[in-house]
Amino acid sequence: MRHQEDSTARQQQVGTAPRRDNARLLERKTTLAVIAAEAGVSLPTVSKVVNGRPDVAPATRARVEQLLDQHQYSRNGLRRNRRSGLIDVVFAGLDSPWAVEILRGIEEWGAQHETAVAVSSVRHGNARPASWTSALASHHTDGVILVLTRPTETQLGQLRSAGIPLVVIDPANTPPPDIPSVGATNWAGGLAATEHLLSLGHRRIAAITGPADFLCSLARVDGYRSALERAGVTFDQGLVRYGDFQHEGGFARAVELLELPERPTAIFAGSDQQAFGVYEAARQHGLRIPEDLSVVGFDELPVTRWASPPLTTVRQPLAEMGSTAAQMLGELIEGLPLRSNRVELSTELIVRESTAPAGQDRIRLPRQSR
Amino acid sequence: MRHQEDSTARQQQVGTAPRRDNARLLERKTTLAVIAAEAGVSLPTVSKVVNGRPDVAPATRARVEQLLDQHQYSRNGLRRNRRSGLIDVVFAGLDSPWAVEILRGIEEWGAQHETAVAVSSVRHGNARPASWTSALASHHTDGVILVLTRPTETQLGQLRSAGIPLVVIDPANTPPPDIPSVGATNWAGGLAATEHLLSLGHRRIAAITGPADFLCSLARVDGYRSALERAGVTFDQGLVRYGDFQHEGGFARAVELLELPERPTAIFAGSDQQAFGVYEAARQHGLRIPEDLSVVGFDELPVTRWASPPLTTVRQPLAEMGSTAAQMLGELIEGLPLRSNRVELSTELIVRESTAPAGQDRIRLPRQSR
DNA sequence: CCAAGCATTCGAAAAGTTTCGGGTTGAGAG
DNA sequence: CTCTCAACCCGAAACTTTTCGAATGCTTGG
Repeated sequence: MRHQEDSTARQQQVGTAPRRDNARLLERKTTLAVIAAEAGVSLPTVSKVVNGRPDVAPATRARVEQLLDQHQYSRNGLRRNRRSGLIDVVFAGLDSPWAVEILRGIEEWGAQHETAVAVSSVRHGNARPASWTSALASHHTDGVILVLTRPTETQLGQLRSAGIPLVVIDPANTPPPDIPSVGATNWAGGLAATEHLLSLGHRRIAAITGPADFLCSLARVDGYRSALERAGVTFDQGLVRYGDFQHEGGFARAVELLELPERPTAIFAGSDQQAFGVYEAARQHGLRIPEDLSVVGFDELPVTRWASPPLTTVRQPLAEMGSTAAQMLGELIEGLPLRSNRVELSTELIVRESTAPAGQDRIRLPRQSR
Repeated sequence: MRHQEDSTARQQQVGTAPRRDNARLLERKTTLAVIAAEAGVSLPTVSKVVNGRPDVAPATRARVEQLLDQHQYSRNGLRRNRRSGLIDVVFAGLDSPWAVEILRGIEEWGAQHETAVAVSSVRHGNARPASWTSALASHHTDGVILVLTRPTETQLGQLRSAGIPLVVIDPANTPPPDIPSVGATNWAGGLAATEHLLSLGHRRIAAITGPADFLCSLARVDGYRSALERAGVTFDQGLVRYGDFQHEGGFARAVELLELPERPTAIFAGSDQQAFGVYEAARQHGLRIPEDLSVVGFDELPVTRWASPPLTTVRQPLAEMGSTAAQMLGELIEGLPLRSNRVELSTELIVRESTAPAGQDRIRLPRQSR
């Protein structure tokens, strides 16, 4: 109501506004206009480059981008604090049930916080080397969760410069210390699994784990090793095999182990998938589980319950790891400080029927209903 | 380069452009300025209302919104045909490996087409009754793939009115005929599985399948029934059980069947998960697979290969179903017409070791290496 | 009752985005 | 060699969004 009358008259008197040619303003913030002047193009053209529009000649685009870079233009004066309500999860391959458990946790958090969760997976023979970061930026994600991937320094830099918060789950290599990460107590898990086997009387215990350059692989093996040493059992490097976390790798490594002159009486596998590979190798060698060979897995995938025999395994709270990571990412997006940059959720040994006392050809008890 | 020199000189000669005060233009499109004038507020205020900014008085907001409504303002002259490069996949629960296979197919298509894939799942005791549609709209998705869900008429209406394309995978209930859907040849799969069992000499064959009101459940049972009738075996309704597609349901139904006075010698399960429930029930009843009981599953999840014994199952091309649905959705988003509104991908029987000839206590052959 | 403090609401100006039409270019036809 | 034509690029103008400071009104303590 108030301004009704003057609203039409207002328009005119604006032409008198002075040009803002003063240097003070220029040095304070970089606008598209400044870039445009330097690049010798019009302002709209710069806008198009910023927004990735197609109708800009490559040469022009390059020139403008370079200037944009020089001036560190980042639409700083504008459009900050806009939430799109979308976070991205990037897996190193979506092929494992393991990944899905984590995704479940993240999705649950997303549903509770009105946030959509976009999934993507980087292939091993990565077709588009570093472009997933730009792909993320293109649908202006609020934040990224990386799962078991090995981001390069440049990729991290791209995210940082785009101002996209990042949380990592089970980082493959040692992450820069400033990157928040979520994991499980892998070392304690390896320790618990091995102590369980030791308490059953096993002394010749082998371990199969993931790639040797994955932190979680190493931690699990170290736990295994510590348990052995604490029990006074000599650690034998020949009984430790590295593979992938997949079924096939577990099978292949298990075959090697079972064909050793003095074969192990128990195998600690670095993942449930590998453990099932061990199952298969055992079957092919005519070994019964657990009578002839005890097996412990890692992860506690749903299938472990209805394997035969049900698998003794180390539970990782995968869904919880996912929701924890999402929670942390949420706080980062809000601009809140993180209480801790590294969260480790605890593992737990679940004893089922794939482990038995060593050395005695025990009769398998009839299974009772659950 | 080209325009560099003249770019400064050019500015001047444009001032001669006539004001567009003519009525023709005004009646063509409604701009914020028009609304602002009518509402007696400034243009920025209208913009704020449109964008839901907080700093607008409720009364002002209401007045502007009413005018916006009257003029049917919908940033029509602008920002149409903008792809966000994001599609949504909605699952009825993310708990099954089944869902993940489909997701893999969709994600693969997304990666190839520079499209992000957001996942969400509607819970059974749905906390937010109909709101997922509005949640989708809020992050302006390009399109939606529904997997095994039972969308209500209102939800479909919401999507339609928001102009969001939709493709359905394995619709639970019969979908409106105008909604494109992707499925598998469930009937043929049921037929093939049952014929396989018949050819092994089984005559007392039970079936466990999903919920009775799911189309794919019915189709599989119908295939089973047709196979029986073609073979001259009487169809016995008492041997058909409906459950969910989960492990627990398969277990419970299998227990019922195995405790029948005259127990079946073979069970056709509606999903691999159910089949593993049957495995467990068989174990508890002291029945060996396949010697005492043959089992056929449905889906061909990765785990079927390394179950013991490896499961004979009907392969559904799940990943391909996912990518096909995504492909169709992509065409819909492009505005292209669909070649076919209903696509059924073919199933295939995979014979492994969970099925054996009926009635003879066959010695289990030593398994050879693969 | 008044002044200070605070929150709300608004708009001018600045910044950014999109449309639309015109200029340039190069390929192919005549 | 010239003409046509379509594709490509670009910028002016139109449009929208954001910032920031000013005006208003309410509350509160003195």
